[in-house]
Amino acid sequence: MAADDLVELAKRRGFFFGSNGAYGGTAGFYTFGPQGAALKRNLEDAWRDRFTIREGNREIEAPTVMPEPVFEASGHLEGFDDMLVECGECGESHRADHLVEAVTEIEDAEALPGDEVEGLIADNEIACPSCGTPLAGESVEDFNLMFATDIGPGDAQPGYLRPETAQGIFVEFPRLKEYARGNLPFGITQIGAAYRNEISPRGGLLRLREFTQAELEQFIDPEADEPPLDRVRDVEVRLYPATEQEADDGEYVETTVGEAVDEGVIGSPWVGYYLGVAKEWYERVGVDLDRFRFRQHLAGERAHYAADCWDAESEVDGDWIEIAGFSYRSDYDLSKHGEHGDGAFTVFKRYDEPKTVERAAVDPDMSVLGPEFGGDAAAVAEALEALAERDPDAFDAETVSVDVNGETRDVDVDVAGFAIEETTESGEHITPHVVEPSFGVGRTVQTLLAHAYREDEVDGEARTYLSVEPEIAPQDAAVFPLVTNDDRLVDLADRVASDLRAAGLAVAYDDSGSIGRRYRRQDEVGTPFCVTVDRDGIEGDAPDTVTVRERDSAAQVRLPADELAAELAALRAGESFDVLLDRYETVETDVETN
RNA sequence: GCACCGUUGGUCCAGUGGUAGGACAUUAGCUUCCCAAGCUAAUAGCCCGGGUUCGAUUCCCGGACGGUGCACCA
Repeated sequence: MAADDLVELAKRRGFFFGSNGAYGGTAGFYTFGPQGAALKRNLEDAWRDRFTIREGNREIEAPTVMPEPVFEASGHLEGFDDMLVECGECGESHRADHLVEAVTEIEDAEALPGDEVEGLIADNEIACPSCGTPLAGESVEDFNLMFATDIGPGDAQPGYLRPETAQGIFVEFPRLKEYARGNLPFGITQIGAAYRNEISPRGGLLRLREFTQAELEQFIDPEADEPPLDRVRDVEVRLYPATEQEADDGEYVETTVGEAVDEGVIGSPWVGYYLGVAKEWYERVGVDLDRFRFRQHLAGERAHYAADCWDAESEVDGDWIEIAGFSYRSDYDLSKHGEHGDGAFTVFKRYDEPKTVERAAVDPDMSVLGPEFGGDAAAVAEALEALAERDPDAFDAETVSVDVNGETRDVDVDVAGFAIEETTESGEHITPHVVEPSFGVGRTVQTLLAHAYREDEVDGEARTYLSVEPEIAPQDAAVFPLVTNDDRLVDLADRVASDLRAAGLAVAYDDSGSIGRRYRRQDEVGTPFCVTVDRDGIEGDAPDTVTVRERDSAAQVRLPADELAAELAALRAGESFDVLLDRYETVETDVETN
């Protein structure tokens, strides 16, 4: 299939199109039309069902605008901010800060203003690494991939549109852990928009400036928590490990989740677990598994804190695109926010048995130390405390000596209040580790459409259709009167359509043009079932019956109108059309598909 | 951001220094008992700004958007 065909279909049938066309268009922004929005929402619902509901996790919704300090902590402020200088001669772009750092003593050139870096390039006669042309006079461009904004009027505080949804979960961890009643493991999900001011957005939905992410942050105790790996142990996966990517004749490793984890191909059992869950989910929503793989990040590709990282990739138009990332992020995120923020980004981990520890402690009598040592009294007390911990035996004598401010101070042991205390510790504060499956929703939509796109022939006439799963299809069904010159057919079709809608099904009604044309319209947007009211359905042997046509095969069955809603709901939930073919009268249509 | 190419009804294309034509789609009517049928009619377009010109959709410049390559993609 040519990529152009899908783009044309997407525009014509209302899946997605470039935004703000009336104002010339805006690069990097796409609007999902009626069909696309419905499909995307169904996909999100399927994700929510699998990664939130079925995992027993909880979903939150955080703001898209966050204040600057959040991104100082997360590293995005620095990591997303690049200083580029372009060579006027050969056109290569280079990191200006790196060039300056290479030839000067300056270690953090990125923190300098752009014009100062321009000056440094001129003063140090820095030349283009690619072609050797002096870069003096070239302007240093500041690229921050985050959209900046102001929060509030006047002396507003700087804020940014979030470049990933994850931070909205991390920053609220101190509160979210309360809702989990302090127990690990627990998972928080979020589906929402993220923003990156891409230099050069391209490729339709593949690289946008505003896009939708579905993310799960699984918080675990790295020493105690194990994933329920047995649930996915036998799931078959196609892996593309780093070692194979680096080999000259690298090959896929076809294995199971269990084996891959056992053999250490997948480093973290948690990552392995979610790869298995994701594989089954992708199959459920209609990704073609022949055009799907898990690719491990190469060492250089990986963030320094990530122990192991895998991407889910799908093949679209011959290119492999990243549609999800699975990373073991250790305690990086929560530790960073713990350092920068005020809350407690830890949980209290209770020991199996409370530990009784003997500790040497002092309880100095300050009413004696104060008059005796004056301003040094507090320092003496502190020194006594340190000594008790370091060398309890020092308190065996009648007096004990400590050095404070270069002077030796003698204190009566009685005054120091030395004692061996037994204390009970019932646990410790630990920073949870994070396992993060992060899905790109728009890219998954693109994948589903590309993988569902089909061309075949029905009765010798070419047709285009989308073989999307009923759960994901924008519309559950369409209802037609076979012909419109008989009010009885139109009336029954009207009634059937409104009954189905009342039952919660998304139903299109169409009485325009020939029946074949109407089938083709629905085929093109992936409607899985078409309900047609014909004359046999209102008179003769089978009153109040309708026919249901399955999209891919064009096979039809006749069933009572009042059983329709329940059957369509079952089909949407995953029941095979073959069940209906067995249960009801098959309609002979002489229609051939191939 | 750089370079090259492009932008004409909803979609896909043709064409022109004197404001445009087709196909498909859409709408209405006729016809029509199962897969883009037929007939009649209708709706609908030269990306934006500036320049040259009596006159620009057409030529020139700039911009926006799109495609491709480079760069970028924590």
